Amino acid sequence: MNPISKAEENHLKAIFNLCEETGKRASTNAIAKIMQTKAASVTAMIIRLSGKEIPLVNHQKHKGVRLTEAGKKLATNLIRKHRLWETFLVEKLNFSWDEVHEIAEELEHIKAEKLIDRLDEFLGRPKFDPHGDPIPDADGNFTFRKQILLTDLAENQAAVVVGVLDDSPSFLQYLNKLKLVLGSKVQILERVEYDGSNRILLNDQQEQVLTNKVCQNLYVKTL
Amino acid sequence: MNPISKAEENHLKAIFNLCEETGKRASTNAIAKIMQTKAASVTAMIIRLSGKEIPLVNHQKHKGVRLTEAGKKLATNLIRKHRLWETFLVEKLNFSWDEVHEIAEELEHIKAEKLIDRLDEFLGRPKFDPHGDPIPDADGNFTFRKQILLTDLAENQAAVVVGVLDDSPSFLQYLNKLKLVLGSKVQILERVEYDGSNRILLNDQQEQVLTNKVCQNLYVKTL
DNA sequence: TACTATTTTTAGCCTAATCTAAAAAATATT
DNA sequence: AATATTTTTTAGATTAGGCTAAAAATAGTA
Ligand SMILES: [Mn+2]
Ligand SMILES: [Mn+2]
Ligand SMILES: [Mn+2]
Ligand SMILES: [Mn+2]
Repeated sequence: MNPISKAEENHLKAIFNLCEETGKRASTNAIAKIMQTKAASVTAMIIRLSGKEIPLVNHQKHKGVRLTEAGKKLATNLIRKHRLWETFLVEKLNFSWDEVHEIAEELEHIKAEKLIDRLDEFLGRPKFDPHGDPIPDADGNFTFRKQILLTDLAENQAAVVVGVLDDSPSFLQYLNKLKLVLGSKVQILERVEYDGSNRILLNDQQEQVLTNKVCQNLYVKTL
Repeated sequence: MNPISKAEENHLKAIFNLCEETGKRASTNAIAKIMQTKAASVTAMIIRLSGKEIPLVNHQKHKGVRLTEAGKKLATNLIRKHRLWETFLVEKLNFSWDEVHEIAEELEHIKAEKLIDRLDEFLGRPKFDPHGDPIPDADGNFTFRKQILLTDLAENQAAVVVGVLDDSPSFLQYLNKLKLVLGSKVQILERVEYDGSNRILLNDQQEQVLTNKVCQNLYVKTL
């Protein structure tokens, strides 16, 4: 069959992410939710993807789906493209980290390996995107980093914000208001029993209160 | 109806270019040739484009098609995007002018006005693309330039290459070999009766022979 | 002008990607 | 274990954007 379509690519990415998160086969419903389509449509797509000369997914009726090696390769490359474009938009075109996801969602589907190679080079072969997510290299290898959620940081232990778990615009815009960015230094002064909130020290200067929900979505690296 | 599709955009661009060139309504066959489809498919597309709430083309059965104001606006914006992306690829990612058309053909369909504004700014609001074609501004205004074909340059009159009429990779690659680029200084030393070839002086240094076909596809500006 | 050749449109099909509604399978709950 | 609920698949329909073949309109020529 023909070159892989945008819809096919987006399904592969959804399946990749689901399997990474859960460690299990991805369910039809879960995929449909991400794709904003219906389960029946996902079933149809899965049948197409598994019916290629080189199958991209492995499907067992009623038992979910996982990517084949070929599917993983494609999904990883798509993620690479997505994150490189996001980096370009923030680093070169001065977009804010909350604006780039949607645009990169389109740019990632441009098919030109040379373009991505050159873009990577132009950006200085970045290892992480504007949300702190690792950018796989051309061979599909991700850089791993010792990071924990802010909820798991010991009291009074100094750390630096290195990423976000939730990268929705609303969360990112809220972080903008809090002046919390990648690279911000944080330290938990006190975990308040009463409402589960956290008094933190930001950049060694400013005391601030973060709800537990915020802390659950911030990755930090201890110093 | 929904946001304009890639296929619709490409048809608008084809119609725009045909009408600009010929000054007449575009024929179904001519459009099909550019789109690499069949006349019947073009007729179907034209019916769709003229049937929008705001029609994008004006169609008279058997008498060809032309763009409405709304269609012209869209086509011009598409050309703007195409040429800005080409400029980006050459200026920032070090692509050669013969490699960029195909990639820009895809990038031009990314829908994000802010992206194009920012890209334009990042590139320094260029007025011409790597092939010397004018880049319309955000309002759709093209910069005009007094240029003539090298065939029409007077003998011994000094001029600078400012653009190409044919921007096919094969012609551009041939120009690469001849070391003829935008900005090259040229002067016709002699038009040879015998075979219609042209002895030229390149950059005040080097004598070279160009066929008439090459001269017919080079735009120059006199000094 | 009448006939021929070319161009355009119409009619009917096809595939990709979606949908809804119903059937079937798997899972959960008495 | 039997029944109820949820999930997945199947069946059938739709829309965009292509195709081929045939019909209709226009243009060219004798
Ligand atoms: Mn996408
Ligand atoms: Mn990201
Ligand atoms: Mn295009
Ligand atoms: Mn160009």
